[in-house]
Amino acid sequence: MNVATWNVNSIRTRLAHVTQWLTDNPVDVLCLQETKVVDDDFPRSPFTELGYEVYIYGQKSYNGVALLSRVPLTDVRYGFGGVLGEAIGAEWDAQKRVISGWFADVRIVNLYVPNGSSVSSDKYPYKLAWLGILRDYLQTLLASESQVLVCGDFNIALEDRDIHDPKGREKQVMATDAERNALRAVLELGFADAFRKFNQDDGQFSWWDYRAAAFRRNLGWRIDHHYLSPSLYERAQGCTIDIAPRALEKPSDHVPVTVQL
DNA sequence: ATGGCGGGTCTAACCCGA
Repeated sequence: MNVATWNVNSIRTRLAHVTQWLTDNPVDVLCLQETKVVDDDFPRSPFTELGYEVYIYGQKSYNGVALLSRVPLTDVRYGFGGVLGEAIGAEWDAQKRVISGWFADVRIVNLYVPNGSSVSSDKYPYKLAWLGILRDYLQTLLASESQVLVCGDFNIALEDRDIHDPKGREKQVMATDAERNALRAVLELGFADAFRKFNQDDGQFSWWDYRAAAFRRNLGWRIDHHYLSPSLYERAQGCTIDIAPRALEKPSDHVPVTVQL
């Protein structure tokens, strides 16, 4: 099975790119982030016409995640509350960033981790706290499910080789030690990076700033990831970044990343 | 470079992303 993740930066603006990519790359599951649309206005039919089931968890203007699947998913969970229940305050799901479903023998978790804005912003401690809730969420899933794939836009580059220029990174959001340590605490539950099973190169990125001709100069970051529980990591046969959509007219600033299981 | 581009919507002396 093939599972892809793609932050599309508005599903309505990127609709033609996503449908074309799915036609060329008919993955079993596509995890979308930053759909930026309420559920009633999500463009379902272009995907159902391609043979995909559509599961959405959106909000107005910001955030929003979705799962597209070639077969119906079971046990779809919406938000942190969908797994942690009322024990977690509803405020943690005010921003729609988490959706999860069961495909074949794999629990797929699709995340849009907060960006954090800047180290001095209120959004930065929110991001760190959010990663703490994520740890509880995944620990709860792992109590009953052993094959878990966690993917999405993590807004964190875990290693210096994941950044075009790591100089000053300890003060830069997406690469501070606190963010990396918060993500490592999540991964210590038993997850490993599918991409690094197959590729040890630097210069491998999934996001490039719209400004300063960053894509043409390959000034990017690798912040979109597939993390796998142990048996899935052993089973993984490949993990690839498709940079082609970044060169289209009016692209998303992220590109799709696909894991083969 | 407290913002160069590009989403969104309260179309702006706007907000937000990464």
